[in-house]
Amino acid sequence: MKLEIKLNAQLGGNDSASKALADAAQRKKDATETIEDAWERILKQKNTDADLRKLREVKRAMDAGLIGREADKASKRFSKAEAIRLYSVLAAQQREGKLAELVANTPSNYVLITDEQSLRQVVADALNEPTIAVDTETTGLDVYVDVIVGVSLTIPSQDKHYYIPFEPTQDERALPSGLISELKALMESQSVAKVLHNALYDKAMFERHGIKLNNVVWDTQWAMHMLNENENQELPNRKKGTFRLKDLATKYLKEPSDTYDEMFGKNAKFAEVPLDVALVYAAKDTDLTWRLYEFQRLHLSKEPTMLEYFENIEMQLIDVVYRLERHGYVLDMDFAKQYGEKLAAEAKVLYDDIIAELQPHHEGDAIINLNAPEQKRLALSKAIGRELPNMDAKRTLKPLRKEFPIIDKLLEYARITKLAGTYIDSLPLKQNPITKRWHSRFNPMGTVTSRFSSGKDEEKKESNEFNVQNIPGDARPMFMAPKGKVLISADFKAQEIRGVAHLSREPALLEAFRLGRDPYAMLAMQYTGLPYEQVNKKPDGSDTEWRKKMKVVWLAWLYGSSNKTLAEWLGTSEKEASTFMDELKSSLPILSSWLEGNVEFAKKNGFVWMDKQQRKRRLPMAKESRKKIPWGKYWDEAYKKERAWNAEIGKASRSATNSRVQGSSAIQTKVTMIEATKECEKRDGWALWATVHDELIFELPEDFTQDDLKVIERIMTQSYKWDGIENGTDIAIMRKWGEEMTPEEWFKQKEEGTCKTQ
DNA sequence: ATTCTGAGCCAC
DNA sequence: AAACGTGGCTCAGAAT
Repeated sequence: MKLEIKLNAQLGGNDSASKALADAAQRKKDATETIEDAWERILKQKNTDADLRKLREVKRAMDAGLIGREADKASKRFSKAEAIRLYSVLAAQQREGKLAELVANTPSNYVLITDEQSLRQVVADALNEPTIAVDTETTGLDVYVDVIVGVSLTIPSQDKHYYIPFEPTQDERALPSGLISELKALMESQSVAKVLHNALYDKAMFERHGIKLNNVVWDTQWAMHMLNENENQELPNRKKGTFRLKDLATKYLKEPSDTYDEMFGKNAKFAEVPLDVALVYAAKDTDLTWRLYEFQRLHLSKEPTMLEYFENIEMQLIDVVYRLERHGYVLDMDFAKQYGEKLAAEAKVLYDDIIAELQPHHEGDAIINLNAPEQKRLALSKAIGRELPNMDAKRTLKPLRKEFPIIDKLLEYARITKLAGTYIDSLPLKQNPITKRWHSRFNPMGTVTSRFSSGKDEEKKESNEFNVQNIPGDARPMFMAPKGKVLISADFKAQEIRGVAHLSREPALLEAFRLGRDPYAMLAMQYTGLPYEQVNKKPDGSDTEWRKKMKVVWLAWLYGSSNKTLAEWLGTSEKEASTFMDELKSSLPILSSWLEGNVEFAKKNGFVWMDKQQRKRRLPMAKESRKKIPWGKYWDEAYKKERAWNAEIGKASRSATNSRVQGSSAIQTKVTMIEATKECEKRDGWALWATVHDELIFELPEDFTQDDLKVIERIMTQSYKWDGIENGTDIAIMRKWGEEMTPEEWFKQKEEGTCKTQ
């Protein structure tokens, strides 16, 4: 009796007993389930597309006998998890198979150099070449920390491609790292020209070993930007690619080539790659670089103005940018600490106030997250009793900040936390341990218009590089001149408007600059017929209504804004804005027809020219025609693609003028930077410190003279001239970035300081 | 756990 | 019919 109860309890009553029996039956069935059954079951499950692809590939490999089940799982039921795990095994197997195949098919002109004598012979041969291709393999991507583990050389006249492994390559055949100096004469030679893919990186790497990389005449990555700046851009009528060598070779040389990650997996160390594999990979690098060079030169030669610009301007920037990045920055850590603490205290007060007010309106028990726009929008809408469409600071919140103190607090909180979080607190953490400075990246090919971009290299995941070009005014004083130095900023006075005067030949603008008058006032004078003095800035420096208006319209023209936007800017009705624009156009017929001509040209040709046809901005969407969307269906989900397509056409048309102006200005800045670097090289303690589009910042010894400022003025105004228009520059002296002093103030203060000490 | 995307905001 | 050009960084939320 007792026993019976116990048994019953174990089985859990009648229901449980039958369930247990069913489970046992299932287990038996699972054990006898064939692999075919298992596949059918797994493939029938809910799978993502990616998983399905993997599963099918594993099944195919299994059916073909290329892969078996996991050894310890053979007695268990075949699961989806096991299948997915087998996919990784399969991928690794395939990768190895591919590598083995590559090694087996190593071209006979790929040569591994593992002895000193052969190295000397290769260098001697290379020294007799007019042009060679060069590449480095390294321990990692940090140009201040990592080292070279191998160098590839292509000697075109021999059609030979060498790979020279150095220590710390994990192979006893690798040459001692000291022998890398055998390459010095070749790399520094001014008679042997070099072709590389992303030369800036290799140049910095060679410098780690005390070798200068001179006479780089062609960078295949940069040249690709000249040939198609849209290569990595998302466009509805183009396939998005990359500027990686292997991708370009696959696409343009029709030479299928795996990228580093594809071949070795992510985070693989090249120093550990077996030398037979390293040879096929690395020698192929310069082989492809050379072939891509020949391909690119052929195509760029069809536009001689672009070819000349590329070789004479863009290629010179390798040296300019190398120095700029290497020079780096010194940060005022005390300032950062104090300012950071001040901001944190201010943020705390605001945070407490905001939470007190918004938390009662927040759904759920958790504290509202002030970084989450949707959470904020819901609570704030309730708090102010008004449904907000979004949290757009400019459009939605700013107009309400006077009416609702809570909105004012939210905006101020956002400003402070952004300033602290992105700049004041985080930049101090990015000091380079080797150089003790902060280093940025300046990329002359970072934008489609030829402007510099600045920030982190997308290939470098772990990097302390940061964007120098968007540091807010409040954070700039954190950057200081090194001891004994000052920063001198020089901007191009009205760079873009001078560019427009040059490109459009608008008489009112040309006249303005010829007479040294204010361009906006001249445009206003032309339009209103009022005397110059009445539409120019007032003697006290304040702006007149007309001049203010002209500045706004000017930007609207440049950015291709709509009448609706212009109306918002001017604070008038759309109709008034449209009338104003029409009248303005008829009072400035030359400028107007230039603006229209830019769009027409883009629509006809699919691109626009920058100054002197030195670069193109390709706008392929400008040539397309709009997709028709039936009446009333505009916001229909079914017409999303058509909407996006049409939006791109609009963007392309608006870019026509903007690209020409922005791009031409960028060319002026680049040419001036080259000149600036040359002048800095001639003088002790001079360096180019930064560029921010229409501005160069120099670093000079603090005992600089008036004559030194004349040199800077000359660099800025004489390096690149617009036709018939003088350049202008404003020069300011700074101990800390943003804290400007006029040259007069500086020298006056210096004089007083000298008097005091006497 | 990592990667991608969009919103928002900094600069010119 | 839409309606502001060129970038990069951070965060949230979603996808993988």
